[in-house]
Amino acid sequence: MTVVRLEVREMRIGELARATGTTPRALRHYEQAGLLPSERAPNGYRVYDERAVVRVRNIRFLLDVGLTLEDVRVFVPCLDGDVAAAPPSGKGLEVALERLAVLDERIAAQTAVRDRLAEALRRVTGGRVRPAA
Amino acid sequence: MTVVRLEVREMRIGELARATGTTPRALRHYEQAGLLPSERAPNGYRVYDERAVVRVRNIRFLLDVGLTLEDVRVFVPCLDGDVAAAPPSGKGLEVALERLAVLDERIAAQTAVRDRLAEALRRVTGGRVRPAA
DNA sequence: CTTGACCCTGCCGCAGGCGTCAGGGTCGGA
DNA sequence: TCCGACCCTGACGCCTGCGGCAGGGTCAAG
Repeated sequence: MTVVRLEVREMRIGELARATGTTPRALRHYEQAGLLPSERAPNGYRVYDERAVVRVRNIRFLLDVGLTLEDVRVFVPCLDGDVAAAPPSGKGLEVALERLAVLDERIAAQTAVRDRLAEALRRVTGGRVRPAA
Repeated sequence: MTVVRLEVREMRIGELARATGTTPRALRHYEQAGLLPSERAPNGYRVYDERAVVRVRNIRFLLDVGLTLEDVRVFVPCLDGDVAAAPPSGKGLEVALERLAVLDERIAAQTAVRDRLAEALRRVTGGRVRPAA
């Protein structure tokens, strides 16, 4: 059996960070969160192939969308594909919906607080306060 | 000159906490934040008179309204009155408005995130997701 | 040999408002 | 005298996603 090994561009953490618009620190953080495995060079340096770029972009996409690292964990098995356009993966959907609910809840709570403050202001100023631009 | 000293109901931290629906821990926290001064009994126990009840309620009111302990600090000089219906005290108004802006900003940011997640969900599910109740 | 650019691990800091021990006094009542 | 209810002062924990620093290797170029 011959092992076919395609030439893949390998890179170290700094380059991966630049390629994905993050920082080495963040990438290490993703790794210890179990989201971004890494090979190690003999000298201990982390070595990634270009699939890592996709992974990281997916991770960032999910984070930017409001998920937490914890949430992202359930997406691990499909982080190498196009997560943003992936077919509903049951578990993933579930988590996302749950997170959406959490976000809505949080927003509602803060909005309620905001409204109370606005209302309090209206009272003490006799309505002379223009609504925050 | 005779000093007129009215009989005022004094109480210790536990009672004040119960009277205001908080906890001793919270009250100590307010104290170290410079919001709630206290007399001390010879044995070191904190002693409050009933004005403290008003103060604490005012503090809680402001906190519930979305201000931070830091914010509340500017209200210190008028915490013994009816803060909720007090005349605009310049500084207080300023802080409140600023805080309102911060809240609005935060809400807007989170709403944006929420919308992105909702949008992402819509895409992967082909619009088959009902909006979160 | 030295410099400089990278890399490593480990750990504190942050923002907020307390919760929750830990370890130890203070008192009144049975 | 001992219990139990309260009180005290620290000081760490929480929750999240890293930032940033300390202290120390690695390696290629000059």
